[in-house]
Amino acid sequence: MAELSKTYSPQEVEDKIYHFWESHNLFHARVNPEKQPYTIAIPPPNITGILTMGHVLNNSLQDAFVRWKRMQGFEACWIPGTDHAGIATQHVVEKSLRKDGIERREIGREEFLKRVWSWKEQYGGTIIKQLRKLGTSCDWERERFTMDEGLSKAVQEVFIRLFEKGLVYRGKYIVNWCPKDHTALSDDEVNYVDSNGHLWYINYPVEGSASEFITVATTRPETMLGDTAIAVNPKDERYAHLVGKRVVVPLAERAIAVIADDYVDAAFGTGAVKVTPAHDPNDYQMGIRHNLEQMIVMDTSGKMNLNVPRKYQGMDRYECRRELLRDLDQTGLLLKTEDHANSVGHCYRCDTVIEPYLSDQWFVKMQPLAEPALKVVQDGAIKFYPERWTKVYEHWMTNIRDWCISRQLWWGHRIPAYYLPSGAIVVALTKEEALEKARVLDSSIGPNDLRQDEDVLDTWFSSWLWPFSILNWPEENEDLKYFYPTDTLVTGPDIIFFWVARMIMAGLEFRGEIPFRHVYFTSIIRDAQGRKMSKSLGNSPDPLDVIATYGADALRFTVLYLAPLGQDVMYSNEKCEMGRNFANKIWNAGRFLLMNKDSILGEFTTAGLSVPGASAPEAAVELSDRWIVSRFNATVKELSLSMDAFRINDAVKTIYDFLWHDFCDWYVEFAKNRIAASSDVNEKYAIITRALSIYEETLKLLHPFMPFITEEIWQGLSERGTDESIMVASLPQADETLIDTEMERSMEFLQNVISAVRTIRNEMNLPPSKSIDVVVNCTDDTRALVLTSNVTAIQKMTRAATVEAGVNLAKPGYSASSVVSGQEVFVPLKGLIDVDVERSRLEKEIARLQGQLRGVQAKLSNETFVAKAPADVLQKENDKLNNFSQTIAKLTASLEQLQG
RNA sequence: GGACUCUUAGCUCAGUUGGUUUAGAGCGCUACCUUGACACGGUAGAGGUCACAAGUUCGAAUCUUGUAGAGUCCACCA
Repeated sequence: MAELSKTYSPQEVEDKIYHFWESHNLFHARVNPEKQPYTIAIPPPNITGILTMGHVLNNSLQDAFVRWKRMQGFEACWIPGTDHAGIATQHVVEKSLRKDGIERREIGREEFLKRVWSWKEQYGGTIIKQLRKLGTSCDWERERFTMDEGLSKAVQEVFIRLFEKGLVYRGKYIVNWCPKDHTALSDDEVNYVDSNGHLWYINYPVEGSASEFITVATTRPETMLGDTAIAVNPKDERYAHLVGKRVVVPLAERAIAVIADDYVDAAFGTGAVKVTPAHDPNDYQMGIRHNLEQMIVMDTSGKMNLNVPRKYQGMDRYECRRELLRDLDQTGLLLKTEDHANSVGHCYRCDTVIEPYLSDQWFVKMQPLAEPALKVVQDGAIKFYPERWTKVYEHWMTNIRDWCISRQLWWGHRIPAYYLPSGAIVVALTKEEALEKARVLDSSIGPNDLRQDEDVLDTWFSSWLWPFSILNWPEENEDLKYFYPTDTLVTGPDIIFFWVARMIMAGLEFRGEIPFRHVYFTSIIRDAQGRKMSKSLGNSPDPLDVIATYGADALRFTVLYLAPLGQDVMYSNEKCEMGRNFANKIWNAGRFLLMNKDSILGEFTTAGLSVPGASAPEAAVELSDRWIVSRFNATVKELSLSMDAFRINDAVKTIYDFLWHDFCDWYVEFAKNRIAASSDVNEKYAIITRALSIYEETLKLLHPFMPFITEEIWQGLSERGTDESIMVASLPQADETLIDTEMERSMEFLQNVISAVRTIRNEMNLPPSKSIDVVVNCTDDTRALVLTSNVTAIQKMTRAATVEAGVNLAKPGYSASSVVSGQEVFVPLKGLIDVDVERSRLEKEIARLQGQLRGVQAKLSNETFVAKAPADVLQKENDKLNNFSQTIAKLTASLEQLQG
């Protein structure tokens, strides 16, 4: 049996334990017809990512779930992996190449991709290594990457299927364009930031008139060079006479039409809007309605192109804006400038202001996919925790827009679409296949006539397949059949649309089955000031530092304790002290029990006795024994209910309270005293064995939350086989027949008597060195028996010389007193008593009770309450009434005696 | 503009369907205690009219509405 060191050192233990688990292949799950599968998939972190507190929370939760289920006997499989993160990764690699003076475009696509892959091999996936530090029980053999061959195949397959179904199409649309990344972004990839901009009022001269103008207000004057109309509201009488006439775009000197459209709000600005179909989504729609020319005036870098007057060509959009405003001012056409607050879209990756831009992109038609995905959530086949997110989900799903899936990047899954010289498109897994398909359309096509689309797919286009692509879909296989669908998805609510919704759509569309049954939305981790953790604020602690300081168990436990379902968490490192202190407590309890066992075993040896076997006579089962068993089973029950309801903070709190307060504060203290008081080595052995077995079962309950320390101690509790591990031990089941609340109340009474005496000691300033006696006058024999059969415990815990309990005991003169459950507790003080202190103590207590009594009396004298309240509630109030008045009477008697 | 969340002890927060809650925990604070597991500890204690107002109810921290403050998401923004 291993001896536990004086203090617990997670640093020495955690790596060793993790290695033990990994080397014994305890994380690996196989198809096992005898067991129910329980599968979860990690939300794949970016390959460029490092571990953040958000990941810590997410993975602590997932690991708790998966370990819990594994110990319940499920074939638990947690599949890890990473996401190729198109833009983020391309950025990182471009940046590192730039340090060597290399530009992406100079080395070309193929070479660049080679560099990305080698970057990935060298630096990527740091986070996967870091997760091990946290203790995650992932099936590392199944680790996947969204650009793996298998996953890439799934992506192409899906693209082709959707294309053939008509759900993927190519179209010209206004997209969110990032001029820095040179790519389109989906609506979700744009962050709108409120900013203080300006509204510029510009006069457009009416063609052929020297004095007449239409004034428009704009926040982006540079786009006026691409104006192809001016729009007013059809009901707006101010402009009615101008509709159908033409005005001249200042500086560009082009004449454009004045049109009427309902979109225009007559009350905003001047009521007249410049229309730039190629650079604004609303204007684009108007352009379609009125058949306007779409005039692109910028290039993909946000620089003005050849469609603008020579002076502005090549200027950056903002430089052009400044120049243009100056020119307008000089010509007198800039009427005025107003401050104007508006929100401006920024690229979620590089924070550049996005530019609405007309271009050719690929889209997924979402509505047909959204309908069934909405239904499974509304029907409850997929449940959200907390439930309120279903509303958000429903809202998005019923207002869904088509998904722009093409990205003008190099790093990603290249779109498997090929263009014929005629402009026709074929879609195929390989170029050979594409060629075959193309030849059906035109037999003269040669390999060089086919041009593959240059774009890659949105990263989420691979992420949405994750729950089944990680199981090698589209290939039918045993793993897929057994492990799909997964059970619980743990993720942040910020990606409910990006990821959660789309996974549900994909699962139903391609697999005909939901991808998971439960979705647990984690809290957001904030700093002590309530700000989001972010790189730029530098307020995000490095979890590895925290682990080094406090230990992974402490971090996990703390984070789970702090994170109630659906509420944000204000985190600071000091909070981990709580988890660390708890780990220390667990450790020391184990150390104490093992030390006692050791010394008792020693006594057998000295006495020349043999250690009793399993069939040895048990020591007498006392109240505290039955109590701890009852409490243990109640704890198991409560814990299971909390776990099933995803109330992890409750689960963690339940076990914390049981282990620290019930087990350590009371049960171990009782056991300690019994062992000290006993002279029978067999009895001592039985007591310590019983305590150890409760302790061992409790460690199992705790293991999903604090895996390292529980394994380390568990290994030391008895001789274990080399393959044995607590992580595959079976979880204790609650035996409800052993939960006895009546008996627990007896124990509570005993505890309260002990506390009452301790209170008297403290308040009368009686140091432990001063000997006291305890007399308890009971109203019935049952109460008295509880005390008389635990005299030793009371003596030890209150440091009393004598303890007397019985019915109709005389009250000792000059004593401090207290009433516990109607029983009078006296501590005779013989000259030690400070009458004033005791008097004010009693007066205060009586006053408090009288307050309570008044409350109860008021209730009971309320006729409607008596008439309408249920019988049990009424009974309780009556009991309270009796309790309070009897206690008051007894305390008053004590008070009077003290004064008399 | 629409939706959602939060406001409980000095701080950070629990409190599941209204009545076994006389509103709890951790940290901090006060007093006592190094008693052979643990000072990362033990014992005892102080500290709250549950943001405010109205309502529903026999009964509200808990349900409804409103007000104030904090925050999140969606849509729009010429």
